[in-house]
This record gives sequence, C-alpha cells and structure tokens, in this order.
Amino acid sequence: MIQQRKSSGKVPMPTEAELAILQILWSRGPSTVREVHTALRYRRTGYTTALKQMQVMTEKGLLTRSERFRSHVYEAGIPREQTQLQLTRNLLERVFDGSAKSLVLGALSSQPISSSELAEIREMIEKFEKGKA
Amino acid sequence: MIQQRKSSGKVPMPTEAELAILQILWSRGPSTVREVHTALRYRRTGYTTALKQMQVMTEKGLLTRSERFRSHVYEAGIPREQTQLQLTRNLLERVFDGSAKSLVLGALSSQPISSSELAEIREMIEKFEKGKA
DNA sequence: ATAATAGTACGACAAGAATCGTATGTCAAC
DNA sequence: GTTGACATACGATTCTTGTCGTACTATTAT
Repeated sequence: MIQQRKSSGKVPMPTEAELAILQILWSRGPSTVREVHTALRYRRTGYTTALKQMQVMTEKGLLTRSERFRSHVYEAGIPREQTQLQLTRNLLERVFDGSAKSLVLGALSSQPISSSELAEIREMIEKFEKGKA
Repeated sequence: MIQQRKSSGKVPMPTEAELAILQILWSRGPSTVREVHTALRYRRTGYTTALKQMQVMTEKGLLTRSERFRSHVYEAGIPREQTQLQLTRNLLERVFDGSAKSLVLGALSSQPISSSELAEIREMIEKFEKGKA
C-alpha cells in the first residue's frame, strides 16, 4: 500500500518528469494513470513508468489519490499557482540574481510574442503599479 | 587529463550546483578553483567538491580552462544571457504553458518589488512594443 | 635535501530520478 | 471455473548529482 503523506512537512520541488504529470492533472483535473499516460504519449514512456512515477509522487505529497471502482484516481496535491511562484522565485534568484527586470526581459525575448499579448502585459503592470503606489 | 569538449554538439542545461559556479564565474570573470570555492563558502562544501564539479563541467562544455603557472583558470563556457534565455524558455513551456503573461505576473509577485523598478519594467515593455509595431 | 604547502587527478559512494519487467489481483464473459 | 483484459505492486537497473578521501605532483622555505 502506498503511503500518502498526510500533513507531514512540505513537499519537495517537482522534477522535470513530475512537472509534466502535474501539468496534465492541473489542466485535466483528477485522472487515472491510464489517462495521464495517454496524455503523456509524446514522452514515449511505458505505462508502468507513469504508474510508478505517480506512486512516488503520491508518497512525496505531490499528488493525492482515491479509489474508484477498479482503478485509482489521482489529483494534483499542490496548486498550480503556488508551484509557478515557487519555481519563478527560484529562477529569479539562481539565474537572474534577483533582478525581476532581467527576468521579464528574458520572458519577452524567449519566444515570439504578439502585440496584443504585449499590450495585455503592459496593462497588467500598470494595474500593478496602481495597487502599489 | 580532462577532456575539453571542443565543438562537439551542444552543452546540457546546468544543474543547481553548476549554476552557482557559473554565477560566480560570470560575475568575477576567469577564476581559479580556490577562488570559486571561497566565493561558494555559503555552501559549506569541500574544496575537492568544487574542483571535481568544475572538472565535470569542463567535460560537459559548461566551462573552459587554461593553465596558468601553478593552477588552472576556469571560465564560463556559455554566456550568461544565453543561459538565462534558455532557462526562461524552459520554465515558460514546462510550467506556464507558454503564457508569457503568467510568467511576468509570477515574476512580479514572487518577491517584493519597488515602484521604481516597476516603472523601469513598464518602460522596457513600452520600448518593446515600439520595436514591434 | 627535505618538509610543508598548495594544487590537480581519480576513484568511490550515497541518494535520487527515470525506466521497465514481472508478479499478482480482480472483474466479466464465455 | 477458466481465460482475457486491465489494474496495481514491487523490485531491479541504469544514470546523474553531489560529495569526499586519498594519492600524486610541483613549488617554496628551511
């Protein structure tokens, strides 16, 4: 039987492969191993690999799971926004020396971006400034 | 003898500990193991650990090294900006589903930020918009 | 010359990630 | 009640990271 980490301390940072699984659960909602594995097909990895990973993640507290008829249903154990914030903070410190400006510049440069998306971002920042001053 | 990766393919993404070393070399410029190790003192790790890591990084192509009198001098083998871009792109895809807006929001929320820095960022974005439209 | 010092090289090891093969359990249909 | 289909459980294996201990080499000070 898999041990779920009830409320014992905090969960570790998800690894690469774990993030891929979390992504799927965040966007699909609670799912079975089969469903996650199917959604992961681009990874060309076996079914038992996904199963094992999700079991390990459950032990770590990254997922929760519940029985349902014949199979188990897994759910993300940590909210998407919190993880995003945590990883962003991490990147900011480790790679950008804490300069938010550099990170934003990096975000804009790292991929093609549409004018409308750019405008949205500017508006968001203006709102941010209002809420500050 | 350590094999330097001359021009054989591309370098892998630096790990956590490797990034710490790269940070130091990026800001200090070419340095000896001793210097890097000293700058890393907050990590409470042994001298040979730093040495070994830098040797491995050299094999991977993350560093280059040259002889000098009694010791070796190491230098970052990949530019800071390129690494920043690469890691940002990675985070963007893996965690933010490609939404630059979410990432920017995350960057602003993940730490306290001054009004002046916010203004700078806004101006940067405005410049970005000009350069686009 | 020899001892102390300061450097590199190398091998070992523990922990964790990622992967899969095989065993085992259970329901449903024949 | 035996057989398939489908699920989970449980090692075993390989790779990578991070960490050192120890051995070796070269320079400097006595």
